[in-house]
Amino acid sequence: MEKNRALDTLSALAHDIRLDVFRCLVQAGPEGMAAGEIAQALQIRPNTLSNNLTLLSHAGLVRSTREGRSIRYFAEMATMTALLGFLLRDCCGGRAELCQPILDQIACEC
Amino acid sequence: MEKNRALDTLSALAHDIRLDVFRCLVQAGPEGMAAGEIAQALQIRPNTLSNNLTLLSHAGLVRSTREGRSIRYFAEMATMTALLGFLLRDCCGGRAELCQPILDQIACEC
DNA sequence: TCCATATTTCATGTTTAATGGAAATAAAAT
DNA sequence: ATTTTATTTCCATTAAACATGAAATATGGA
Repeated sequence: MEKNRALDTLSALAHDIRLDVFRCLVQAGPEGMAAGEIAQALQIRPNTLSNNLTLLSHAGLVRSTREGRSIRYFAEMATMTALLGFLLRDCCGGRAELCQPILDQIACEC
Repeated sequence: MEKNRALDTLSALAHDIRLDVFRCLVQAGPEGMAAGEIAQALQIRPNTLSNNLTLLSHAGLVRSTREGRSIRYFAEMATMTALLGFLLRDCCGGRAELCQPILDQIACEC
């Protein structure tokens, strides 16, 4: 990931509602959620949610498909992992013994 | 990490100059860099850098110690890993087979 | 003590982003 | 065809963040 895309991604996540929406979709997993379901779960007005979903989408953090009159959204984990890779790049200047303890702490809590 | 601290951390990083500064310090490693060295390396005015360092510091992403008339800054990797843990929390709803491919892609490039 | 260097703080004008109401589009049901 | 439901777009107002010049603080040297 290049810097400008990393900035877009970070800006998209650095927002109260959008962080909630993204994490909601992360937890929903591959089934995703319809916009209306998200709005109800998080108590957000539909236009506010729509604006924020558009922003998340431009940042590549979510993707969507129409399903009848609903639109279903999914978290795009590949973008998240690309961001994490960017943030950790050159984290130890080639000294793996400095880097490994950091990586060890990143663990999926499932 | 709780949500509000995650938001602070993301907001701190979601800024052109601050992302550069943080990554500069990440790459500098445990030796850190004096404020003036950072300013020179990235061509930033001293007061602008100072404001942004203060913000990074409040977000817990850097720490500093005075050294003569300079002040030396260091990246705080523990905060970064805490953020990554927060972003990945419940990423697979307990289904490790969904989660593992994501974790496999996060690798230190050293 | 007085000066030079390193960094921070303050005040301010400008830009940028967020909010929410109202209207518009899109699909399905009657 | 008309209505209902789901979602988006448009727009105006409000609020927040940013960069910058100038002054202040802190340390070390002459």
